[in-house]
Amino acid sequence: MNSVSQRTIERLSLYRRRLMIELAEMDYIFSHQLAKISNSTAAQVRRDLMHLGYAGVPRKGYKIKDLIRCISQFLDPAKIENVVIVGVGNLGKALLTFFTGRRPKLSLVACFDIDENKVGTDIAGVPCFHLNEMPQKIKELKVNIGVISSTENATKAISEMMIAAGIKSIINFTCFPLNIADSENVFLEQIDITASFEKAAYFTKLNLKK
Amino acid sequence: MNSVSQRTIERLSLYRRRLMIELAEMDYIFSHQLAKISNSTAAQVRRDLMHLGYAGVPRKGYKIKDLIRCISQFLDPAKIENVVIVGVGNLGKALLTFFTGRRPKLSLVACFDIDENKVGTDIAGVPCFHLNEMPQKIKELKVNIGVISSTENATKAISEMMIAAGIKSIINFTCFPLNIADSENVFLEQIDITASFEKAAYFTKLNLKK
DNA sequence: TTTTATCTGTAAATAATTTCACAATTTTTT
DNA sequence: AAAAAATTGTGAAATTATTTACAGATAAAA
Repeated sequence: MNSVSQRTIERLSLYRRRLMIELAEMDYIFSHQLAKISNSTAAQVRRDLMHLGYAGVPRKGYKIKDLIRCISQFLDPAKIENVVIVGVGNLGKALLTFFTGRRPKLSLVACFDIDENKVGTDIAGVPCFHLNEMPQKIKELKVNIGVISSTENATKAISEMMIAAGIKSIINFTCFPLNIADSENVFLEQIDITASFEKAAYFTKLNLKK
Repeated sequence: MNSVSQRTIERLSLYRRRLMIELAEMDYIFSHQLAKISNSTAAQVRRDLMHLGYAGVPRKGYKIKDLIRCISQFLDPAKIENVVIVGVGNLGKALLTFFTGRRPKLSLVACFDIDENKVGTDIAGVPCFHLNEMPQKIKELKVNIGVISSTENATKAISEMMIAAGIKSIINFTCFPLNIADSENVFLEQIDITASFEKAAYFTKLNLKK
């Protein structure tokens, strides 16, 4: 099976969320309608949906309920994936709060920090442990996905701990750019907030020139 | 002058940060070294740097100090850009804390919320006003860049307020996908955390199959 | 029923991005 | 000085992503 591009996966994730909203309004949706509410084009939507093996009906569109089910089957893990998050400052708390209960197949099971005031408490309903306990917890709870929302200078060490403990995916919210060898076979998602701000500044400059 | 792609801008932002770290260690850097620490390739680095009109020296590389200056001149606004942020929950606070003083040419001058307990206080040193005051403040402080870190259902209304008030760039951290007409000429950066998580879940599934 | 209108799925074309490959250049070595 | 070694800048090729275009399918209208 050919792998599907990251872009397509991102769009499928977005389509599903838009479809869940539209479901309240109607039963069927056309590719051009889905495109409109997803900042995309009809052709792009149809191309993306091709990967699902779910066929729409000409002149009628896609049955929203079935399409959601199909995207879910394609995207979601078969069993619930446990997720941990390291660094419970404001950003970590935001992610904990935001994410809890949002995706049924992703379960935030533990968070870690080195602040003794946080260790031992529940944060947004998730138990907080000392960073030292992370490797053990990752193995114990069979965690495949780790989120880093620590300070920048701790990022590298945390990622190494995670990989050594057997993590399969890392989502890094710090601006420290991780560099993971391909041989490790770990999926890495960098969310580079600094770059986003600097990009906005650059294109603002460009826009103002016009 | 041909416009430079968003990807290139993101990488230039990253190069600059890596270079600032390397500056402490050495004076010159080769394209393959910069590539290594930026998750890129030597050819890609050289292509990106072409846009700057700054030439490296064969067998010696790029003078880090000059390269940083060049990237800055290219990326940064000529004058300080004022930035505002709407929604001061955990995420908003994280952004305020994270960003304050980090980029000298970007200044977070105000934040907005509807929570009366926050309005009137300073958060991470930034004054918080009621959302109602946003349009006036944007005009008054000549703000071009707006950040949305509100709840999802408020996103659309906030973006419309921002655009009406004359904002040129919006960075949207909520998972509500904004749709801005091209004619508005507003740069939009969506940071879709849900998609990032779902992508990680998908590629984890893929990795485990292998 | 038959016709008409319009939407899907996908092959082909186009556009964007990345990588390759190498002449030109500069430093280092002899 | 001359030769050798290594790196840059960039045209060309390769790859990846998006858009176009249209045959085939289906629902709605006549």
